Amino acid sequence: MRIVKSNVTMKDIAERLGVSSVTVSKALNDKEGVSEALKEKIKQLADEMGYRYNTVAKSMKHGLSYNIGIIIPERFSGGISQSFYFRAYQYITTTLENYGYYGIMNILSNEDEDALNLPRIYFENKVDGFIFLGQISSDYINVIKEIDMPKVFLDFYDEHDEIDSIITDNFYGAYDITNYLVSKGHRNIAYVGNLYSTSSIQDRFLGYYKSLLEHHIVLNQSYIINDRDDKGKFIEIELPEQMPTAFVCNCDQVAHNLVNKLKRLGYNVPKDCAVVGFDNDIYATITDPQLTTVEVDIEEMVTQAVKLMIKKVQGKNKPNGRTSVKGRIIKRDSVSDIRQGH
Amino acid sequence: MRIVKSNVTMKDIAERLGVSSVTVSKALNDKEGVSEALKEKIKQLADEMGYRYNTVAKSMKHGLSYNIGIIIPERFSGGISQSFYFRAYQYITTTLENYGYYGIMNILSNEDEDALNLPRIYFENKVDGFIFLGQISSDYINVIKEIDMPKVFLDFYDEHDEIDSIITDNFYGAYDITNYLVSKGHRNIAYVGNLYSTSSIQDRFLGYYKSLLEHHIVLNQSYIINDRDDKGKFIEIELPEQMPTAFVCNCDQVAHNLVNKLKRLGYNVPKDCAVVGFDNDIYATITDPQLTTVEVDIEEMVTQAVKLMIKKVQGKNKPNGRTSVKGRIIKRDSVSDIRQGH
DNA sequence: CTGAAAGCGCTTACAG
DNA sequence: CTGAAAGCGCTTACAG
Repeated sequence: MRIVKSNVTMKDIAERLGVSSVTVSKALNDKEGVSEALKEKIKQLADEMGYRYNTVAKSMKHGLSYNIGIIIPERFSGGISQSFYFRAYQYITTTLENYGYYGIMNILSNEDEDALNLPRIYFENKVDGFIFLGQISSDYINVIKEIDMPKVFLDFYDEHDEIDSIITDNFYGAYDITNYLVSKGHRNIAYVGNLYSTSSIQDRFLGYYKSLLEHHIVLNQSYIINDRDDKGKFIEIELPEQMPTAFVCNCDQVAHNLVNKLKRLGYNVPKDCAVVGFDNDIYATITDPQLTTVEVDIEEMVTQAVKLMIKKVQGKNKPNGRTSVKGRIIKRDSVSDIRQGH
Repeated sequence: MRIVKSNVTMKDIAERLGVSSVTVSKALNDKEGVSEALKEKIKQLADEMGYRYNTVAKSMKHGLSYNIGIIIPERFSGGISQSFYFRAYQYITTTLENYGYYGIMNILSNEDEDALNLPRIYFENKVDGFIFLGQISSDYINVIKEIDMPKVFLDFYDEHDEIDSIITDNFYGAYDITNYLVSKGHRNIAYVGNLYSTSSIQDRFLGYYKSLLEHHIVLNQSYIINDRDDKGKFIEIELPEQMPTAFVCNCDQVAHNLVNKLKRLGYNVPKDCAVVGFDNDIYATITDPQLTTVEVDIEEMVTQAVKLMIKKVQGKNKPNGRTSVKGRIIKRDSVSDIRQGH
């Protein structure tokens, strides 16, 4: 079955005016080579006739779809960090529009990731490039490396830095917030997160560790507390025998869960234990008390990722490596000052 | 600047095999008119040469973009119901893919909605139809009605039912859960929600009211409690002088806020007051106690919306009116039985 | 300033 | 079963 949309084309406008469609094209695109008078007449008639530009024809001509695929692994599309990724995705599409591009989201299912299946949009040339939003397996990265389209990693990176990535400055963010805890008198500080799950969690741990080192605080192995299995699924948090006075959590959601657990066990947050998070997402303000945390600058990260992608799509493909974007500490109510006299 | 993607085309395959590109097209699309042997040879060579189908050419030919615009009003893209809409959006894109279609999301900003600006994807013929996800202003609906593309409303409807809509059965959902409260001995039951904000909130109220009527419980005007201003922004909930024993909230997030408020004021939920929600979203399980609520069947709603859209795009455009999809009660811990002997 | 010709990669309708 | 021709709506490169 053929479906004809009752669309006005440049040719229709040209015929009505007795000019060629080349001239109409030039006028509508504000290009050189049409008199001002004619250009105005064309634009006006286009308006009257309800002309709408046909992007598909432009795409055909240029060999570009003017779409960018946004790939989000399934495990980030649900509960955990859902709000973060949705916000990021929204901002990506909005930013792309400024360049005449559109985002097509694709949730990468766990099965497709394991089976190393590329998304359909790749095989159908539906997109000109890919932004990967959220850590993917290293096997999958190896497959992706081979495809002949620009790609950018957003919010994670890979050991092989052949693919440009934009990440939040996890290391210095965790470093800063741990410093902040120390400045409030804390010295028994635990870290909550599975060190082998994502590079973000790892880097945040290292920032935390750097702060300890600088303050000559010995890292207590029982103060590294697991929060999820290797698939990213949350597990029950096990508190150490000897309680710390502060917890640095790898993300707000885990901080939220921890605060609830502590409260159930009869601890007062922040009086008995300080708890800080990371991300400043919905969990930071849902928690009672509201969480002191590190705000990730999504807007800036997305802006950079999109700019990079547009450059690549336009063929200006200089490798860029890893770019990290600074966050900032948001002070709320989950940390108390335990120094003498405070 | 011209960017040439180093793509293999059907013509390249045809030349290598000494056949015409028409034959290659037929073979690759599994159409009549090619011998099995040749078809196999063509498919194999296509594979070897790394051929990828060019959707843009197909689009050009058919006058269709094979994209559907998913329009989400800005106010639903943030805090409130964010997780619901993101889940719905994800499921829409996945379902569309089964029909060879792709979703392009567009957040409708408050300004564009007020100024009655149509999304850019419309003017660029970037999509073949629109799914509107989340209530839009009636002025905007009036503008939309005029555009010559199929449209479907998802999760809301308009008084003029010229545009087909798929909604959750708000009325019977609220009716069922209010009945449930009554069955547990409650008779002083309040409703929380701004009756003038969205049709969902209104219909849920009416379902609640129907249950009261059926049980000969008089509707107490002070038991209709406002939760948000007309822009959808949450306001502080004001409790009535005389406390009810149960609250029917128009959504889980409001139920969550209410539970927290009640707890702060020293009430025990569910012992002193029962609180039920609607949606079964993230707030239902975040709340302590976890909320008894009505689960909305997003999957089914999306399935129907997408099917309807595909039919329309294919020209089989019978008006469908409003379709409502049944939800179900999820019983958790926020309701206690206050009947004698329980 | 204006336009005829060619082409982007595919598919349709028709002829052989 | 196979393919030449035309066309989808635009743009580019070139000629006048």
